[in-house]
Amino acid sequence: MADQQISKAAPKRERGVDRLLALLAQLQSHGRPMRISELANSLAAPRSTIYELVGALTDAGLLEFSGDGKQVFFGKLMHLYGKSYLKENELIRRGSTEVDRLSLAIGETCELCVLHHNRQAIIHMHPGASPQRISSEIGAQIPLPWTASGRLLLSHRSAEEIKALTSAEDLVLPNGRVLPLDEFVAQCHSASGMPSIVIKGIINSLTQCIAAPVFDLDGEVLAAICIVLPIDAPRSHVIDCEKRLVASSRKVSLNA
Amino acid sequence: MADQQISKAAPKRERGVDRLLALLAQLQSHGRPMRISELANSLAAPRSTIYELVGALTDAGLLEFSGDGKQVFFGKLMHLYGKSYLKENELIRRGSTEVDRLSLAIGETCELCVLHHNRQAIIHMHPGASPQRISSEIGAQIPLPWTASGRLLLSHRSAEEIKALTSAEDLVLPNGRVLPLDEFVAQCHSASGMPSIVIKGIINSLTQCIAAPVFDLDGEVLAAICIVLPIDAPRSHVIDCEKRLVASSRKVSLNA
DNA sequence: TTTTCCTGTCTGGTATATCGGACACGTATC
DNA sequence: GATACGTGTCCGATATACCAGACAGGAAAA
Repeated sequence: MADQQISKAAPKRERGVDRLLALLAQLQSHGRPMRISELANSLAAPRSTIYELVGALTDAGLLEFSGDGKQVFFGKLMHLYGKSYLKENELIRRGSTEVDRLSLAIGETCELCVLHHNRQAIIHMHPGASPQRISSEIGAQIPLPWTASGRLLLSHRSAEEIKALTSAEDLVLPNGRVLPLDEFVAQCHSASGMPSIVIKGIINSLTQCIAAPVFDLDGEVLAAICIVLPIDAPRSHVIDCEKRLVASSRKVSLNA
Repeated sequence: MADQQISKAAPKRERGVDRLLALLAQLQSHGRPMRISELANSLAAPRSTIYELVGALTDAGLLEFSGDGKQVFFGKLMHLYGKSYLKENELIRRGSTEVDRLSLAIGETCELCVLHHNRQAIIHMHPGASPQRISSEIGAQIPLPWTASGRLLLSHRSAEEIKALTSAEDLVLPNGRVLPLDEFVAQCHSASGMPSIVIKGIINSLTQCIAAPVFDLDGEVLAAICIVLPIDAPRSHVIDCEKRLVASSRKVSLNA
């Protein structure tokens, strides 16, 4: 990947901070403690620089000597900082603020949904700018087949699990139509891997719902963010909403 | 060599890496997301520098914008690195789960402590069943003379090492009393070899602390597990706690 | 033993990252 | 409206952090 002009002399001098970031990334991808010169080699960096840098980082506690005492790896301080991240950025907290931001940006009702028992629970909601509220209340428990979020929340589950989580009465949509169970399973699975999905007119005939998945570290769907729109919203607005929604859901997701 | 002429106009230009470390420490001690200029102020650093640095770190994912979108805090990458630390570090991982188990069994606050620089760092904590919390936060840095764990963590060190690790201000106990250095050294050494030790009323007058050492393969004290109890806990309960604590610390220790 | 390779520290020179300050813009206060 | 303050970006100057390379000590190979 590194094609450099050898003729061009190119005296490349890099920043300490950049070296630091590259060093941490290298440790992470290697997955195990490394020797200092091993690090310098794999980073194509001068040994003296890396020695200096590792010294500063071990003094601070971000790195630690481990293994035979000549290898370095992440240190206690990194763990503490990671814990702080979790403490502050629990999914719900981050999801909630992101929902607020998104809602204010596009002027529509946004919700953060998770699986709760065999229903979809709305954990957080921010109403849109429109005076007429078309949203559900926080804490509402909605049957999964009624919503876009429900399909996403089940998208990584097996057909058996989905069937176990879906009761017959939930398959009766608000308009009275009965959704066949197999069809619902197929819809869930086709939602897998999609950055967002749109469902029109199920929960009531006047609205459509765009939803995007929020992923766990393991790639499982932990939650969904959804936008509730009038069914006759201009196409350009819908596209804009969808774009922003996908960005938001990526931001909240825990996987890289 | 460390004291420079302050009168000499002192045009202080600091390294990016040092700024970075100070920035992370500031975020941690503040405990919540901070504005960028708030960071620059509290670090006494130029705004332009901090903007640049925060930009690099958010691009990398070590920091993340959160809250209202103009505040920064630790990011996903920090969490991943912290996880790598745990994965690599058997002791702390096993110690943490054991602390949880112990705390649930006896219903009291339990902590896993290690030496970090010249302080005691609480790496993991599980609160007790009592509604009133008497515990310290994770990541807290506590002077060694204040705790039972501190004495254990130093118990295998020489008098010289202990003195080097103990600053004068740390010898001032929370109640204002000054602990003589020699007395502290003696207490550390008398803790050596003990399966557990009890300290009453130092860190505050309402609690006592029982601590037990966790040993390295080499027989050095790597960490300590401690239980925080009300000072008026029934004697039988204290004895029960101590017995279970010693069993836990043996279980976590790496030596046979 | 000698040779070879690796490790860790140190130093001087120079490319450049940091810094101070200016600028434009947004937001509160009067 | 006017004034004051806070935010985010940009730019030139220079203090210095990074780099190359030398060096000494240790370990393994010959």
